[in-house]
Amino acid sequence: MTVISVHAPSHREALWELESAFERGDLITVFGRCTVSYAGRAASELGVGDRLLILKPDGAALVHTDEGRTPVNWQPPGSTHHAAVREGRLRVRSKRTNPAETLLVRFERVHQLSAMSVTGGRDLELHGSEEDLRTRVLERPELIAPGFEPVSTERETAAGPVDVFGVDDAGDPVVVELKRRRVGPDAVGQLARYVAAVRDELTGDGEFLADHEAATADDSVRGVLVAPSLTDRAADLLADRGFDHVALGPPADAGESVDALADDSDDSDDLDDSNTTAGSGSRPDESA
Amino acid sequence: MTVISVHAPSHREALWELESAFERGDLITVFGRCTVSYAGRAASELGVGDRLLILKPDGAALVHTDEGRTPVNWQPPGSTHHAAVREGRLRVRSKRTNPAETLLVRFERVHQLSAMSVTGGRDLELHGSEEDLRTRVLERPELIAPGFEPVSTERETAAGPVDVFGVDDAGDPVVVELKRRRVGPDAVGQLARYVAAVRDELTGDGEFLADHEAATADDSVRGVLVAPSLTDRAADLLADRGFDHVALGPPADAGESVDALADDSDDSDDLDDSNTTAGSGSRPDESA
DNA sequence: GCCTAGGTCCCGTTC
DNA sequence: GAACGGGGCCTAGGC
Repeated sequence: MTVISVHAPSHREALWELESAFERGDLITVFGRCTVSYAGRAASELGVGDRLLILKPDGAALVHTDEGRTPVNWQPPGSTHHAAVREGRLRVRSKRTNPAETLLVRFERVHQLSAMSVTGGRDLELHGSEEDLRTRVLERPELIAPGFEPVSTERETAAGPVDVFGVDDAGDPVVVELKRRRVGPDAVGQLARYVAAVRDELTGDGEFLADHEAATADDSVRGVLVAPSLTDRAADLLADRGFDHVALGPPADAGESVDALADDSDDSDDLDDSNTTAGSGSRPDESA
Repeated sequence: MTVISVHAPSHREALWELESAFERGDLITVFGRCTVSYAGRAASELGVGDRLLILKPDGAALVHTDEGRTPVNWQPPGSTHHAAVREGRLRVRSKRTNPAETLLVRFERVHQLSAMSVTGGRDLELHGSEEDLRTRVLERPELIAPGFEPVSTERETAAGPVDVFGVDDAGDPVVVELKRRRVGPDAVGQLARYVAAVRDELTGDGEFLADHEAATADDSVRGVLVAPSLTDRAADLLADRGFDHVALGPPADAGESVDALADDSDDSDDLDDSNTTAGSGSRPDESA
């Protein structure tokens, strides 16, 4: 692990440090007064101001202001970083192809530049995803409906893959769409597309089906939306389509609970602590 | 503009600098060896490794590894940052409510800590959005269909707002959905929801309609998807629903072109330049 | 490479 | 505050 940091370097110095850091495959941060131009899938211009530029060895580039989780400008991994001094400015350019996109940061002044060699795990262990919800449903299919039996996951249809496909106690096909969180109309539309596709399949253009199959397929394919909750409009649409809602989310016990992390009560032997409150105004420290 | 930077601070020093930086409303970067825990809408654990933590005065927190555009862990703006030393580690915690979420970063060692006061514009001028496409369509409605006349934008329906609503040369209602880029099945589903809602409206449960209106509404509401291109599956679905596709994207001339930024040919008077190529293998510098 | 859908999506706008 | 849809969405998984 190494960190190189230079304060208020000349453009010449900054360029040299950038070159070296590129060579080493370092994670780089550049803080300075700059303008930013982008052109590619869209195009943008950002006027002069202080920003933090992050350059990653995988080709990712991020331009951050003092606000927001999302960078004001960026380049995804796979881009190629390029630095030069021109017209009295330090230029950092990040380019990629497919789609052709260019990000250009022009520093009129660099306040600080750092380069760090990064090591260590990148594997995030995440709980509470849709996959966890699927596991839950497959382990306890009766949560969907009494007698429900899963047949396949990611079953392909003309409209896309169905999360869980199965049959109910009457032997009728069931299309299940899973959502880890509260859903809106789009999820109902997604389910409707899948159900329509399965109905089309079973009513079989040009394919042979026994009469009773063709006759019943139209109504007998059930649609079930599994989600913790629905918006009003989603519920209306769901009812219009004749689909069902099962109120269920990913298991909450998977992973550490929010309380365990949020608990301030055992901070008694802290050396010190401090806080800053975001947004408008401040509020007293809850842990006091 | 001020930058404070400390190299390999003790936890005590780091804590003091963090407190001061919180107070000043600085943009903060902490680079060090740490583990990260998150609990909230989901939950995650990240083992020990070197990462870059960014703390913004608006409450945003980002944990970045050396890979990816997306932070490995984060907290959106509106969170409250909190620092302490405990069990020989520097703890930075970022909490928010609604939803209740906590991010906890435990540093066993801080390699570098910086705090910067940020000033300057945050206004990004962006071209090539869906709004630009809408402007284009409204200025030249004949691009949708001969004789098409826009009536309203963001027209409310039971299924949500329609991008552009109008009538064609036959006086039939037209629902237009705009997409700035190539679209898949989801966009067709969205259009289908809107068209169905307008049809329901015009066939009017309980409302009076002249016979010919009610009789024709079912078929006469047209759906048009405006997008640069469609996937095959989206095209199939669109055809099934009897909707039309108009191949059109946002105006390309809005904003600087990618070529203007990407052009290396005028770098002849560079002081120097360098590049790093991402991903597997390297390729020769195109500007040579 | 394209396609498809998930995401701790984030984010602005409107109600 | 909730909801709804856009996004330069990004990212993973198939094919």
